[in-house]
This record gives sequence, C-alpha cells and structure tokens, in this order.
Amino acid sequence: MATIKEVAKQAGVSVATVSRVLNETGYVHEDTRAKVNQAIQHLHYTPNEVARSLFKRKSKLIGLLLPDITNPYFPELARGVEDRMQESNYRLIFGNSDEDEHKERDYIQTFVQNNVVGVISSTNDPNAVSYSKLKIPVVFLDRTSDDKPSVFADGREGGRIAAQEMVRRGSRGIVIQRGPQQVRPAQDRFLGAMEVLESAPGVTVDIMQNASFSYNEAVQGAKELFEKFPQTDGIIASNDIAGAALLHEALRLNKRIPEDVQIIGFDDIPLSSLVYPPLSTIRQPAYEMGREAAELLIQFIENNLVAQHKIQLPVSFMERGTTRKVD
Amino acid sequence: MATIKEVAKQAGVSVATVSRVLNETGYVHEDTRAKVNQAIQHLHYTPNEVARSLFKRKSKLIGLLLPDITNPYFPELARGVEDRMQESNYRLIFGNSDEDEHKERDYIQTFVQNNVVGVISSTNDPNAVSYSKLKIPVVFLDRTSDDKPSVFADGREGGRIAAQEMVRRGSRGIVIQRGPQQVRPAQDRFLGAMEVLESAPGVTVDIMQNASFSYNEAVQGAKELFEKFPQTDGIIASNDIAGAALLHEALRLNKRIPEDVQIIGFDDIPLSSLVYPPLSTIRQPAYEMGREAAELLIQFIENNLVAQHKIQLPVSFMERGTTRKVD
DNA sequence: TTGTAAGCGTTATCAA
DNA sequence: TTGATAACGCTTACAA
Repeated sequence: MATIKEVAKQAGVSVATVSRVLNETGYVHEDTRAKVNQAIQHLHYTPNEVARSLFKRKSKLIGLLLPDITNPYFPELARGVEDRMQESNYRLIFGNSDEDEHKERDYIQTFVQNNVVGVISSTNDPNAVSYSKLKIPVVFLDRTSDDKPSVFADGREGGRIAAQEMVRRGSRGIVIQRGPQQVRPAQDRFLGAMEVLESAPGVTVDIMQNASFSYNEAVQGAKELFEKFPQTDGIIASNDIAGAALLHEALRLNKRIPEDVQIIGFDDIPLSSLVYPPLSTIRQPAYEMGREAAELLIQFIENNLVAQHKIQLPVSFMERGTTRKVD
Repeated sequence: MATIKEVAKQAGVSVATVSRVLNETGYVHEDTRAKVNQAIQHLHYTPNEVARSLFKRKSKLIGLLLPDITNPYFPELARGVEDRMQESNYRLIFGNSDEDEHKERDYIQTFVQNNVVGVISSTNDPNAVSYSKLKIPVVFLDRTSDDKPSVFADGREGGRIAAQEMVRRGSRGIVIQRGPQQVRPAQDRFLGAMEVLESAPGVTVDIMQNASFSYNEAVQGAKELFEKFPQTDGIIASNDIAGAALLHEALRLNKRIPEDVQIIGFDDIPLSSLVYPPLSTIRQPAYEMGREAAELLIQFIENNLVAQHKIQLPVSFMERGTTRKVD
C-alpha cells in the first residue's frame, strides 16, 4: 500500500499538502491539488485508517453487539444498523454475546482497544459497568433502561394487542408463553398480555415459562405446552420461533388452526409468513429499529448531543392465518 | 484510557520494559514484572490495538463479507466464523455485499485501510481483481474458484442426491428450480440434479428459473411454478426458503404433501424443521463451514502456508415430512 | 499557499 | 536486565 509520503514525493509536495487535499482542510492551490490528486490516482493511494485513528483518537468503527445472529430476529436489526452506518461510512465490528456478561465485557473491551467511536448493543443489562464507564456513546437496541439512549418497540402494548385480539377472536382458555426472565421485551409483552387478560370476563389464563429463545427450547416448549394444556384454544407465543413451533406441534396433533386453537407470535420475522397457515403476529419493525439506532448513534457521535434519547417504535398486529376472522 | 507511558511511570520503569512484560518478549526480572503487572491492574490498562496495528502493520481484525445476513443461511456461516475467530482473539469487521460488485470493492478497500490480516468472503466472483490484488490471505466461503482457498459444500452431489431421492420416492413429473445464474452453488446443484434426471427412465423434467434468493422472489416463484406446472408431483427447490414457499403454496392449493407432491430443499436452515410438515432437504453444514473457513484463514495468517487449500464438506439428505417413506 | 516537525501509543533495535 | 529512541502513517500547529 502506498503511503502519504510516496504520494507527496510523486506529486513533488510535502505530506502536509497531501493531507490538506485529502481532508479538504486549509488552503491549497488549484494546480497543486490537481498534481496531488493525480499522484493519488496514479498510486491508487488510500489513506491508512489506522494511522488516522491513532492520531485522532477516533476511528470510523462502530461496535455492534447482538445476542445471537443465528436467531432470525437479529439479522434484521443488524442489517438496519449496517445499512445506515454504511451510508455515513462507518464500519461495524460485530460480535455475538450469547447474552453472556463475560463475553459482553470482552467485546466492549476490544471495541475500546480498537478506538470505536460508538457502540450499539442489545443487552439484558444496560446498567452494567462495562457500559456506564464507557466514554463513547452507546445506544441500546431492542432493550432499554430508563435513562439510557435506546431504540425499542412497545412490548407492553404488543402484549395488550395480542391479548385483545385473542379474546376478540373468541379464545377463552388462553395460555401465555412467558419468555426468558432476563429479557426485558419478553417480560413487557407478558405484562401487557396479563394486564388485559386478568380483567377479561370468562377467560381463563395459564402461563408457561420459556427459559430461552433457542430453536430447541421452542420445539420442546411447544410439546410441553400441549401436554400440559391440551384443551387450550388460544396461545400467545413468546416470539415467532416459539409460535412456529407451536403451530407445528398443533398441526402434528391434528388440531385445526385457527378453528381449534389460535396462535399469535411476536416479532414478524420473515419465517412467519412462510409457514402454513401463515402466523398471525405482533410486528416489531426490526429493520427500522436498527436504522434508528444507527441514526441516533451517529447523531451522538457527530453532534455530541441529541434531542430524543429514547425512541419507542410502534408495534402492530399482523392478521394472518393462525387467528380467526371476525368483523 | 491509560497508556503504556502511564503504566511505565506508575511502575517506575521504562515503556520498553512494560512492552516486554506485555508481549512476553525478552528478559525481565521477576520483581519488575510484578511491579509492572501491578501497575497494569491498578490503572486498568489495556493496550491500544490501533497503535499496535500501526507499528506492526497488522491487526487482530478480519474482514467478513456476506451477501445478506438477512438470508437465514448466512447467519449460520457468520456464527461459525465468529466462534472460531473469537477463540483466537480475532475480531470481525462485517459487511453485507448484496452480491454487488461495487459494494464488495468498497468493503475490501476499507478492510485494507483498517489493516485487517485476512478476509473471508462469499462472493460470486472470486476471481475479481479486488481479491487477487490483495496481499493478505482470502478464504472463499460457500463459493469457490478453482485455484483459490475455499470452503464449500458439495453442491453437485447435493443435486444428485436430491434427484435420486425424488425418483426413488416415486415422483415422475419433476420440476427443478434453478437458482440464480451467478450463484455457483445454485448452478452446481442444478447440474447435479439434471445429471441424474436426464437419464432417469420414465421421468419428465421441467425447469423454473429463480432470479434471486430473496423471500419475495421465493413466494412469487412458488405461485408461478404451480401455475405453470400444476401437475407436478415433485419439486427440487433452489433452497430451503424457496422450498418453504413452495410448501406453503402447495398447502394453500389443497395439495397433500407428500402424497400429491414431494418437495426437497437445500441448506437445512433452522426454519426447515419448523414448518409443517417439516421440509426434507439437502443439508449443508453451514456452521461448520464457517468454522472451517475461519480455521483455514487462521492457518494462513499464522503459518503463512497451509496444506489443504480447498475444503469440500459433505452434504446429506435430511429425510423429513415433504418426501414419501420408502424402504 | 506551502513546508517542517511534533505527536498519537505502540514495538523493536541498540546500547548500556 | 533495562532504558533511549526511531519508526509505523497520519494530522495539525506553527513558521515561512
């Protein structure tokens, strides 16, 4: 790789001048600029970002920490983040945390060692010291804490809507799948659903606990749910994976969907419309959330201040084939 | 962040000595080492990777370029790569290329500018100059070129197996979905399937072209396929997304699966076992492929040479619910 | 309008 | 066994 020195020599000027045309800073004569640009072209020069980063004590790198890219909800977020970052020439250092505190700390540390200028994280503990001691801006994505910048969906409302739709469409023996305890959005949904169901006349509600959001857990959880509550006529799944697993199991048990049992998921991952019947779900605009988080972080980085620190995006009911029609 | 200088001062030694204990290079007295380590602890010092990278002209960063993380096949690859890299303390700069040559070039360039020590890429054109002019090792993942280091699955064999299973299980009017022209593995599968089907007695074969591997395309493609070939009793899908879409459409058209029509997908993404009936498919060990690619790249980086440049992983038939039982 | 030189935080060479 | 110091490639005073 050519260096600024070689460009300078080639163009017959000093490195300072080259730097000036590179960064469009300070005066430089049109003719000199031309000469320099020619040299740059000729040598295929492209500045060493590492040297820049060292001098400026800031890079064009962002740390992105997600629980598990293998869980289909997160790629949407990641893609949203990437697309927005890309537009402003930031690059992503990416890591899977597995919701493991230790891994998170490790990643944060290497982010810092690499001079990242900001971090986007989907963590269960936004108040962890790893974050609060950071001197660079952090945006929490899909997870939130009261005083920290964050982008998330209205889980509580999502839970409410799911419960309302379930009841409105005729289910009376409802099972709520409660997602992992540590995962805030999962608890919000649960609370929202309970809120509605507790006061719904003639409705009985049972609860099943999910320990994680993994595929295996989803499949296992579906089996257990129908063993424990074979009579249920409506299930609010903890997310779409769980919802799909539930649908699968119900079909396997020869239940008619949605006649015998209705199912509502959460997230609206691409898979949801691909299963048959397509899964009714509470949509979270994941891609958009990713973009918004990136946008917010960029504002922090480039302006050092920002109006809106918490961005809550609306959820919506996607009526599909696992819920009954009603007018 | 504390610097090496501060550590040196705190420990009452020179930066050279601190560097020595940091890198375990050269002699250093036990007592001095202790003092230094104490200072490091005390200041929570952690070396600036950017400065290191500048001096050494190499970092602990790897560039990872995938077509689209939103396509459920790629997160598996990515996760495999990440897990292996993580074990050797490499970090990933990640980008989506959308199979766009220009985006790829852009990314490769910034990878270089950031001193990455290696690149893993899933590209349609491993022979592009962007790659061949690189001075750092590149491993191609899921795509291959004759003379370049790569990790991929045996697509040809996959196609053959799919065709054999289809015929063996009784389909006679078979439609092959041919994936995007530029995507090598898609063509390999197609060729493999054709190879078997052309010489299969009593079998008619039709071809449908897929322009891309997107969700929308999959859904649209499924509709078109059944419009054009309503009588087909066996479909070799271009991948699992397409397979799931086909299954969806078949069910919607009240076809019995697998009695009326058999479907075989490719990839074995997690979704495949979640649909109902679960999708029979040709499995590619994506996670393992990711790990292998990482492993290979690390060998290149750390040893500068390597025995095996091309690693082909075996595919296998996953018999599930969209194919008929047979003994 | 341009050039010289210091400095960003490391590592490695050389001398002590 | 340790310390001074140049160098990595860049940007930014400051001087010219």
